[in-house]
Amino acid sequence: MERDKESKDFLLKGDQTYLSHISVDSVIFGFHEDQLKVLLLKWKGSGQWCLPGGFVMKDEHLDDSAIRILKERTNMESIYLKQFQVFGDPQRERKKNEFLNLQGLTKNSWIMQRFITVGYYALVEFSKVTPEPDVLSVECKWWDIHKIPKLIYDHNSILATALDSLRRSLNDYPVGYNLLPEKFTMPELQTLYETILDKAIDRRNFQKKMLALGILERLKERKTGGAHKAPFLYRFDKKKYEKAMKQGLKFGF
Amino acid sequence: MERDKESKDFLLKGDQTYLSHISVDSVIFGFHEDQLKVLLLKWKGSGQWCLPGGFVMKDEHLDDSAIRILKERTNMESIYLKQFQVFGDPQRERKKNEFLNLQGLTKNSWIMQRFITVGYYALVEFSKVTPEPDVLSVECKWWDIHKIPKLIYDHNSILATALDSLRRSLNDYPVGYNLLPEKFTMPELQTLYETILDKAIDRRNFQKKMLALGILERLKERKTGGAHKAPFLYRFDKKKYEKAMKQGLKFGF
DNA sequence: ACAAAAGTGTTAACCGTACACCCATGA
DNA sequence: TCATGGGTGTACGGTTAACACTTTTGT
Repeated sequence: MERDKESKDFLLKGDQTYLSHISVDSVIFGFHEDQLKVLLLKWKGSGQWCLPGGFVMKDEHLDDSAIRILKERTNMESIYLKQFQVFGDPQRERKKNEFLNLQGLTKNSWIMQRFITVGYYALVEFSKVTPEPDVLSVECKWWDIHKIPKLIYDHNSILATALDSLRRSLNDYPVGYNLLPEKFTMPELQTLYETILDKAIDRRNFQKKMLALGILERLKERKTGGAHKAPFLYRFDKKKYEKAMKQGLKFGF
Repeated sequence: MERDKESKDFLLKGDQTYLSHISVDSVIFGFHEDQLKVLLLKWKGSGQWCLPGGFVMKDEHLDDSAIRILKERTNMESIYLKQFQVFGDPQRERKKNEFLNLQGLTKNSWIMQRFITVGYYALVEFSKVTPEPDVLSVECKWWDIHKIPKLIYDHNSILATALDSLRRSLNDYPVGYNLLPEKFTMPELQTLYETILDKAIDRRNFQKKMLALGILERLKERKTGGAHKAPFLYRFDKKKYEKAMKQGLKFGF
């Protein structure tokens, strides 16, 4: 009940707190059991699934909105976040009335107006996240990238664009620091790349190129418990990794 | 006088036509006399220079706003346009009151509110453009990329980001179709690349690589009238060029 | 012992880069 | 005739891509 009041207040009076016409939607990527995952929310009324999103407070930096929204959903700080595109089709939310489906909302309500949404994607370490629904949703959980359901509005398209953008960025920037646990094996890192790029990579060439980037440190430990030969564990050299993020690099698979 | 009324109406009553809090700013690139140029506007009141920009009509696609704004400034259709970034710092227009400097504007006026701006860059054929000031400006003209004056707000930073974005895109996509006249010489095309990348390229290697892309057609004519050996004219094979734009390509200088 | 995964090095093809000479044109 | 810019090809070096065998481990 308390929560219901909260969500109603939000829908009716949000314009006191937030900028009108502007929203933020985030594609939150995680990596678990050799699969790329995306965090989705299940909406209260209609039971439809959507991307986690939110609005921009009147005096808040756009990037800070995305950070805040992410923190609310994942309980995580210092997440890798990237703004990748704005979606500005006036028809993008054309079934909003069906979707919101709440009493007390008039056509003039701020939330019924047209929204232009800024897309961000985030890379987070799966194991550290505790998915948390927001006031308007009943569930928040990870979905396999290959099994995404039909989402509201243009959210499927936003998700596809985010993935494409992430994929393209792999040629210029390393990935892994934010998606993998601190210690990981070379095959795990390779699977991450293969999953994002959706293509197979030669093991030996991958390792050679990855090590040549000079951002990895091989540990003395190996990962035991697997059914086969124990692979080495690696971790990123944070300083060198960040330098590579700033300068960019040539990867190219 | 008529024009003054028009601009005053615009500033006072724009919220009847446009979405609040959202603007579009465009970096319009042209190429002339071996120099990369940018189209800038001189503001009525303060005489400061700024990027051409505008607002999004209530039922207009964001991309269409950018197209409309561009057409109004350049009288050109079918311009190459690319959305490259959103600027969402709440402090980005902190000297707005000094800048607008118009009577009748209160703090609550729609235009005095905070704006998040979507950056687009455009590539246009210099010779086909007739620069046109808008209702709020007294002059519209090309500036050499190396001689840009101090612009209002964060417009210098937006311009730098646009150039950087264009530069990065050269590795993945061809450029030239929208910036050069229909027929052009290889040295002209090379100078365009050198100007954008701000570095020298070997003549022979440039030609080899460019021809290898398979998007150019060499004409039988040569460009005469120059003081030296007459260079061949080329034009883009539009179909192949567009295919390259869609698929992306590996250029890499 | 066998199946499955991990570690490792060599070779060939390709691409990028450096580089020099001849030709056409207007002054 | 000379200065300037344009047209063309080759040789070297580095990077990428293809590829096979040995080792480890749990079953």
